[in-house]
Amino acid sequence: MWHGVPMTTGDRAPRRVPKQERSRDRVQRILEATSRLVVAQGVDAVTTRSVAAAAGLPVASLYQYFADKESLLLALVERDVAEMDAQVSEDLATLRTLTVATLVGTTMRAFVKVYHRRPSFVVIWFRGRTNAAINDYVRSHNRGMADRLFGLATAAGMSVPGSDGLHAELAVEVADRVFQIAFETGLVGDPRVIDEGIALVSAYLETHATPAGLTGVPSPPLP
Amino acid sequence: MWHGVPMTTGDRAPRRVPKQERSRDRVQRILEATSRLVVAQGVDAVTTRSVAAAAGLPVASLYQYFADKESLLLALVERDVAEMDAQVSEDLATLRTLTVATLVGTTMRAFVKVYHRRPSFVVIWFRGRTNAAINDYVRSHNRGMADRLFGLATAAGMSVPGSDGLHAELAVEVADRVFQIAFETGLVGDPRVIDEGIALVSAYLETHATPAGLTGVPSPPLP
Amino acid sequence: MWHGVPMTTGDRAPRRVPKQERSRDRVQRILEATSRLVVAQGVDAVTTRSVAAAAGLPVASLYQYFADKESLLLALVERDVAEMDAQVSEDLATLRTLTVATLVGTTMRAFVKVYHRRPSFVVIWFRGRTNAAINDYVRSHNRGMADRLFGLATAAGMSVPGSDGLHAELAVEVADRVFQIAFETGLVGDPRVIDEGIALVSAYLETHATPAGLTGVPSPPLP
Amino acid sequence: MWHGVPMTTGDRAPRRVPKQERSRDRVQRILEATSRLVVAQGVDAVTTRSVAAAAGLPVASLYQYFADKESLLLALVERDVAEMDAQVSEDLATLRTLTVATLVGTTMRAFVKVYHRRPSFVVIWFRGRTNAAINDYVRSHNRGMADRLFGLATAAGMSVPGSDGLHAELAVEVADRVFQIAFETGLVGDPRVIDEGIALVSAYLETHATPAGLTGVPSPPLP
DNA sequence: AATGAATGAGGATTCATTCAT
DNA sequence: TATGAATGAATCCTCATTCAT
Repeated sequence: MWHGVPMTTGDRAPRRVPKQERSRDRVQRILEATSRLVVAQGVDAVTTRSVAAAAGLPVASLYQYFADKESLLLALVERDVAEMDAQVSEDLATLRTLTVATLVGTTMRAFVKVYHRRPSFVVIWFRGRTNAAINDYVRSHNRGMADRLFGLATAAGMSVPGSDGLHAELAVEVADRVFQIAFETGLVGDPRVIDEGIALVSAYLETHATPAGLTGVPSPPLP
Repeated sequence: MWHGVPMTTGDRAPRRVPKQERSRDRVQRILEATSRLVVAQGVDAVTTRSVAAAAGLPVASLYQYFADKESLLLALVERDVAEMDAQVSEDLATLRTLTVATLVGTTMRAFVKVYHRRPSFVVIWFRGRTNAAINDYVRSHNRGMADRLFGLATAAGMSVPGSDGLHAELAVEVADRVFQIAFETGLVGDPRVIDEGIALVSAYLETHATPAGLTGVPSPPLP
Repeated sequence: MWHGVPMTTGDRAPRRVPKQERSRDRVQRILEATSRLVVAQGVDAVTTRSVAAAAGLPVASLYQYFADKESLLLALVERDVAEMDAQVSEDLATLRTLTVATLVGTTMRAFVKVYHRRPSFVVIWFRGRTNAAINDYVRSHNRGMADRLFGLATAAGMSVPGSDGLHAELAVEVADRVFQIAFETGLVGDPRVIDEGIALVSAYLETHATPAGLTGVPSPPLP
Repeated sequence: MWHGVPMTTGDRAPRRVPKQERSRDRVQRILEATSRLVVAQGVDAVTTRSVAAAAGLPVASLYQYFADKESLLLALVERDVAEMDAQVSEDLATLRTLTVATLVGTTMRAFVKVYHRRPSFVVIWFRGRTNAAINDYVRSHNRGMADRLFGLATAAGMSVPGSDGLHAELAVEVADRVFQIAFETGLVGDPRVIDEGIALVSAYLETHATPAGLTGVPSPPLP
């Protein structure tokens, strides 16, 4: 578990840099050091020592902000995943017309954008599946994302009655695997794989779509 | 690398327990001990010590048969993967009529059969993606499997001209992810996920199929 | 590399056993345990385990103070070598008149004094030439010592113009070998060998000496 | 201890290649493999495995010819040392007039010749002082060499009465150290060091020489 | 809150040597 | 004589985590 910013005890003497600020800074420094390490040397290079060294902090201080090594990586992932949510929301908001294909394409490309901004996520998630906590977190987030998108599609009248959260969930997971393959060799992401992956997911979901889901419905205001 | 059974020179006099037999036995014992360990405690529990203990052998003896720890797990995976190939071939041979859907369904269900027989593969591959050698091996095997199936489909006139090895490869990888989700919680495999996964992969490949690929062609003799 | 005493921040409140003290103590304990081990059982008996056991410390604690096993032995050697330097300086300072013979004799006997005080050096250096780092260190120190003595002799007008640092270097190395032979059988050092070795080195250097180098010059103040 | 050529048991059937021959061959092969290994990768690379592999023999077969690893290296050294003896004898025999300087120079240069022919000796002896058996052997051989040369010089009337075997012994050891330095950086041997070393040893021994030892005596027939 | 110091718990691998055959 | 196979015995080192201060 990631502790968040530690509570500030009442300061006796006022200071220019309140503790809370300092804490946030240090957490940032740790996270960025970790991120650098991950991208440069892979997840295995992330040891408490290496992170502390890269962050210019004593090892023991890490434990002021993170319960253990697992939480440290998890915090990184959480940060990046939040960005993905934001990016997806932002990009979906620009759509005037919704089809299964645009929904899938827009969403998947939003993810790719964040992968580019956050290469450490790519390394941690697509190459370093070691950490159970991260696995649980992302998988559960995927489920959330699937639910949201499924809700959206249903609200827009794009899903046929028999449709199911499972379809959405599978779609999300399958998209994830496509990304894994696309980003296997580099931090750029093979565009052919990404394009074909979008086609793949669309093709699948279209088998559960209403005619309107194929031809398009006006985009509803997003939550 | 997995060493295989050490060579023996031809025995001059018959013996009750020929050397070659003994070697095979020990390799089996090691492999099975590893397998037990993996299923019971996860891939991380596989240490040279624990394997040796479980196999009732000195640690050093492990290195008679396996170059290093990595090779040990790899050997296990190779064995299981070979079984999958066999099962796929066997099951495909029973088909009288070939469609994209039967091809996909039969193949995927063949895999599931072996997952049931070989739970250690499930644990190693779906939960323990740590070992680079294994990753490379399975990924490359997946590519081979994709090529084979794609060749088969093409030969049977089921693939539309524009079709591509990439489609097949993506299909295989995506099926792999479906299995990962199906076997996430248990060694049985969630049948709903499997069924839906088969539908998913079929739906995708059918977008690249000829009409015959949808309606069926007589199954050609398999190689 | 030998880490040295870990840095401490200034203590605010006085303590009975300041951290710095504790560190020094432990380093001492490790060094002395190593030294004991070396003398009693030879360099090969120095394993991380044996040292830790002898020092009454966990193995991992060794690595707080020494980067690796090599550095541990090197630290011992460095300490002793520093003592040799000091002893040489001290003893040379007592000379009123300088000749090649007194320079050589005084210097070599200063070394012998330290060999007696530091038997572990004798064992490590004369019997256990295994460690590359130690070899490099002592060899380079020998060169430094040769340079210093050569500079001194030159400044005192004892070296003939054609003289060369190489002569001094060879003299030092040859003296080292003499000591090796003298201390081969015991930690006492065969006095006949030492005496004859002094004669040997003197005889050689006198071939490069000015008449004043043979008859004597007033000893200059030493640096 | 090195076993030498194993005794042949009476052959029942005559063979083209008598066992003894085979043995000699194999011993040679082992020795040469070792030698190659030593020169190419240093003494530490000599393991029973590596030697066996390089010689194309099973590890266990090594033990047919050598009691242990130590003896293997020792055998190599013994072979080379014998060559040095021969070379020294040969080169001394060419001298018409004997002086301390020619005796020393000729002898030391004879050694250098063999060092060039036998680089493995250089590596084993000058860089890999690890093996106690080798150390003892060479040291004792050095003593023998010293005695022989001293006897020769004495017989030729070159040594002053007070002279002593110790002088000769020290001279030999010191020469050995000179060679160690000369061959430290390469298998060629720094000629400046060698030349100066010859001067060094000569200068020392001349302090124990009769006038005839300086000016020359007719070379006696060598044993 | 901050941290220097300490450590328990392993982990992978190598090697020389010995038998049984 | 020859050797495939087996192994006992070590070795160095790393890491996440925890206290005492």
